[in-house]
Amino acid sequence: MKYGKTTITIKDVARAAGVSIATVSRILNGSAVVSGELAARVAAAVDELEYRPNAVARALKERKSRSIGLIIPDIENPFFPALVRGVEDAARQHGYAVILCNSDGKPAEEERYIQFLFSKQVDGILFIGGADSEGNLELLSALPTPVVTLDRRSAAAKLSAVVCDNYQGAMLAVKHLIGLGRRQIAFIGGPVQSSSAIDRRRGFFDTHSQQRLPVNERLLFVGNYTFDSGYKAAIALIDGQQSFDAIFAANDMMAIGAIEALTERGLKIPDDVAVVGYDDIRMAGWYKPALTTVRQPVYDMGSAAVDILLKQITGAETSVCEQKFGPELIVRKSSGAKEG
Amino acid sequence: MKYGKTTITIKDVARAAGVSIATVSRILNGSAVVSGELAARVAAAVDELEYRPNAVARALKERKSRSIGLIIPDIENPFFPALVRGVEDAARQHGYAVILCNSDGKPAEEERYIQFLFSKQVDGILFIGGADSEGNLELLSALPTPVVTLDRRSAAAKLSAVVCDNYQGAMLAVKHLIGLGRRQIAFIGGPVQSSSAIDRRRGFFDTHSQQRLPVNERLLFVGNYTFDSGYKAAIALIDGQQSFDAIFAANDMMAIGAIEALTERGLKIPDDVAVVGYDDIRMAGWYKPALTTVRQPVYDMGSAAVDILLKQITGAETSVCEQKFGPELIVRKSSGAKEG
DNA sequence: TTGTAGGCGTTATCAT
DNA sequence: ATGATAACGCCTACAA
Repeated sequence: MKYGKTTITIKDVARAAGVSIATVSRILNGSAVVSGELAARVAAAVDELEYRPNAVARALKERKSRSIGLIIPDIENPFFPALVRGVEDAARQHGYAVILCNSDGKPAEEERYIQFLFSKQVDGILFIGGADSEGNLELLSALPTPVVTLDRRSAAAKLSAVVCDNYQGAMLAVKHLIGLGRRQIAFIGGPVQSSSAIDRRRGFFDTHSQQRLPVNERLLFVGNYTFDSGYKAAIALIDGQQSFDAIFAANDMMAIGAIEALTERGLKIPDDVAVVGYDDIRMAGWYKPALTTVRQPVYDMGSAAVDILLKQITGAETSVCEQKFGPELIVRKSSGAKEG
Repeated sequence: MKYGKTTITIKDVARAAGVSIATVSRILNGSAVVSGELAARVAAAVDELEYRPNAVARALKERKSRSIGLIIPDIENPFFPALVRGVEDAARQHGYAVILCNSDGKPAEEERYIQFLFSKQVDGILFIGGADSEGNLELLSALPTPVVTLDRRSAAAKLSAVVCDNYQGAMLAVKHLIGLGRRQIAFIGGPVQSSSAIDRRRGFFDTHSQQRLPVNERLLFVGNYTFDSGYKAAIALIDGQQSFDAIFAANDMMAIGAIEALTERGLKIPDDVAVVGYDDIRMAGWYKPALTTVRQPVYDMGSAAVDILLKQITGAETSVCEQKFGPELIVRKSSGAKEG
């Protein structure tokens, strides 16, 4: 039992070292020059007593808590773990704690968490909203606390954002399919309000028009980024009696759901239907058939968001900025390319 | 811009309502009876000013921060997201924030985080160590802060723990394979120091002896719960020239790694080799072949750990307790059972 | 170079 | 029932 049950404070250290608390504080923080002898005595006392500064008291005094809030829809969604890890690693490097919040993308939960974090005096908030969190983005931008939005950008609110170019990513995917000779490409999109879903949908359309190819409206579906919604969309697609030779799904989970449905109905992937997903979640490479998909540098996006947030916290950067990462097409079996 | 840039405190509310700060505090916390009229005036002021109590100041005064620390090896390991979600949901229900820490299972990182959290004045710590974190378990038990260990229990330190019966789970898996007629079962275990790995290994051996079946030492491998280590173990297994007709891997990632290796070498799963994993991570059901595995109620374990921790924090429970959950065999294709 | 003292925003103990 | 006021542990002018 090395740690005693009673809290030991800076005052105890001061007494043990025979100096004032100011001196202890100065030594601990290197905030002023002190004599070597006192420094040594204090160091000894700190060691002896195993003193650890009370971060809460310091936070109250300094008016900064050295912690940030991270609001995401759901850590169980395979898209998020890598992002969270990127955030956590970057935050730790700067001595910040990260408070994790799962909102399930529900606006009401998001708001609860925003208020909660604000009350907790976090120095900044990293926010990934659900499909319709526009209201909360406005709430956030009204907060005195710095905020960085991740993956989804806001329509109205002027908040800093880190995104990956969803428009480009979708074009990569669709061009790939067209290059493989596919002409009847179905699209399973994300929630219509979500900015990432909108951009990917635009990419899908624009690629078609650039290549002077028509889009068959009957081949368009809306999902919510879950396995189930992909599965159901594929069933509807098959039952729709339209002919199709490819699917571009706006994320990997829906792509996998779709493939499951297709396979159950006896269709061969990629021979009958080529499939491309989005995100390159870890499972994509192990799935059979391995999934062709668009990779987002999720880990890097997380750590970049922290970097921006910290700059805003320290005041090094005050203007709102948007950092855009580039997507990358990962070709695997499910699209039937030779390289796969 | 609803929130002003200047912090508004209880003092502002008191002034606006024309009462003392003590009265405001009492009303906000319901800690004493106050006249209805004053209560109304205060409520109006709170509303008007959009006052939110400063949790840091409160934490300093109360000596409890209403936050807990969660140390895990790596959120990117698919075993953890569900557990983290269980923790977070339970914590939120009680108004606690959870600070997430990824240690990569490295003792040095774990210790850094323990000190960090202690300094942050967390009210409790949830700890999942890596392979050899026995030293940190002792450090934790010396802390004045309540601690609950998850998934791995400590050899020496007397810490509360939430576990799933790994011994039983392994027996379930091995019995299943034996019941399917397999007699030459290879075992890919986890790190030898880890308590969960030890228990699963014991289960493997004891099932064999109960069934009066010999264990071929040449069929035993040690991994570290990663895809790669499973892959390599399978390669070694094949190259070892021993005949074998089944593999029990101590987690799903290694099972999947092993199947990849086996398949590359032209072996058919489950016909040539039946494979059973452990954990039932989400991917297990979607993997081809779908993985037979032992499920742990990970989400429930996370929330149970929080419940115990909070009881220790509030003092409702002071003795160390161990809660053990039951594992469940999930039969799918990879073991070749009829039900699959 | 070192020490004294005030205040960060709360809660809670006193009086009143 | 309500109001002053003293902590909580720390940092930092301001003095010495």
